Amino acid sequence: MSHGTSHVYISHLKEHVGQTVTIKGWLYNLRSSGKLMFPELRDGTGIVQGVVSKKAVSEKVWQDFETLTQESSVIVTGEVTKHPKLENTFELQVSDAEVLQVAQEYPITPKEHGVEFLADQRHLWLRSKRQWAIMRVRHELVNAIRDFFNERDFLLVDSPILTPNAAEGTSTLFELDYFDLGKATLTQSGQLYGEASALAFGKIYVFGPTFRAEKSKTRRHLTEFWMVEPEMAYYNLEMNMDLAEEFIEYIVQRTLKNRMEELKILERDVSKLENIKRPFPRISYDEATKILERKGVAFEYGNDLGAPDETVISSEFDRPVMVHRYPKEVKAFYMKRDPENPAVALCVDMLAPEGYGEIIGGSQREDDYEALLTRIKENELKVEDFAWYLDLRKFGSVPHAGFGLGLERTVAWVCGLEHIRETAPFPRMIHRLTP
RNA sequence: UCCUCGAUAGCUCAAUGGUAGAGCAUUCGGCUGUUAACCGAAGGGUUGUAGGUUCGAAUCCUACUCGAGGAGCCA
Repeated sequence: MSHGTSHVYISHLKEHVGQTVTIKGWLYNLRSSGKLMFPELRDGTGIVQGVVSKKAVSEKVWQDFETLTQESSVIVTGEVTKHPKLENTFELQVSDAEVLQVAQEYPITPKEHGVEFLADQRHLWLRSKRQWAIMRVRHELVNAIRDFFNERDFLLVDSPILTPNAAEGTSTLFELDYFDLGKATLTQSGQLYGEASALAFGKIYVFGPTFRAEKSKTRRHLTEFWMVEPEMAYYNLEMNMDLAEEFIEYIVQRTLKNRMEELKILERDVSKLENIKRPFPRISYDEATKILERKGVAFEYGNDLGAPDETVISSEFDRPVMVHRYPKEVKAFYMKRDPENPAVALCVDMLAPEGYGEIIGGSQREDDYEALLTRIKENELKVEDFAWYLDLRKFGSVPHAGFGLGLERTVAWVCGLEHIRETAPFPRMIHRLTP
């Protein structure tokens, strides 16, 4: 190895033009042309094209590059130069190289692959440029989510992942044995704990993994996904919707500001994201059903909106649309009913544009002890399981509201992905537990 | 759980009843500015499994296995 050169990450190369630096990484691809070779090197922070000229390197270095296979690990030294043809692109004029390992035949070739094969190779697929871009957008969204709430005096509260076998009743949960206390389940939502925390700390957010054992096989579903769930004391439904739209505007605009390179790699039409500015349209369930009627969609009033219905409604708008006040029958027991129309719940779903479906579900919560008790009984839930939750309505009950945002659905929408499976580094789906 | 579709080389696909092919990957050769580089050559197959129809099946029929994405459920 050369001495006197410093290790630099590829993302910082442009600060070292004219200097000789060392890159520690892997061979992403190799093109050659007689006495010239063009190795593409990646180090996790980016990709740079190296230039190896036979007359500029030792015979050993030349032969090393001739035998390098895709994804071989290699430390390369050379001078950083501007690309002779491309603007704002830099190259490494290779002078020396140290091969750590010549990789075995790499299964992921530069050509197309099927989704099942790539899913099997997820541990290697993550090395590709496209996955690099997606994971960096995900990272930006996670940071934007935390910053949004932290800047607004919300307290992060981590809800338990192991929960008693009670919950909301409807969805199918993952169950496991919990010592001598019977069955436990993996959490499907931190909301109930979020409510307790909001009454303790004012404004809080829960941000962690959630689990659904539903046998869903669609491009919008994972069995394990991350959800952020803000919960605010002294908030009503309108304040909840105000916060939700400010939140979505913030995280989308910040991703546009910081991750343009990644969105470009993903060939995302960013003009669709630039539209994501307040105010978002707000329509009631009744108005939503009128849109369906006008569009000639067969729909029975009183039913929940199905995924195809949501797509029709969201395609009417160029930004997310908030649909509020659904019939109480299709919504959860803990949602407060509208005092002006007790047939509907004070709830809101936010539908992402471009057919990405529901990214937010939220509501104002039932804060009256008697009303909540009645609701629990009506839903044939065990009152003793909800004793602590009912306590919140006995000791200083206040109006409060919150919502949940699915991280992976949001990443899929912002990145413009066909399938949610690419948004998680190691996605869990009904037919996939490995790698 | 239901509906629809699919399974051929390591990978992506072609072959629609008559000798299983191509591109990528791999190996070898060529090329001094390449951009999923290109050009030439080689190796690589129990066509998901089991049975049936037929002179003859990757192809038609039946069952099974595995998978895909849509419904339901939801974020």
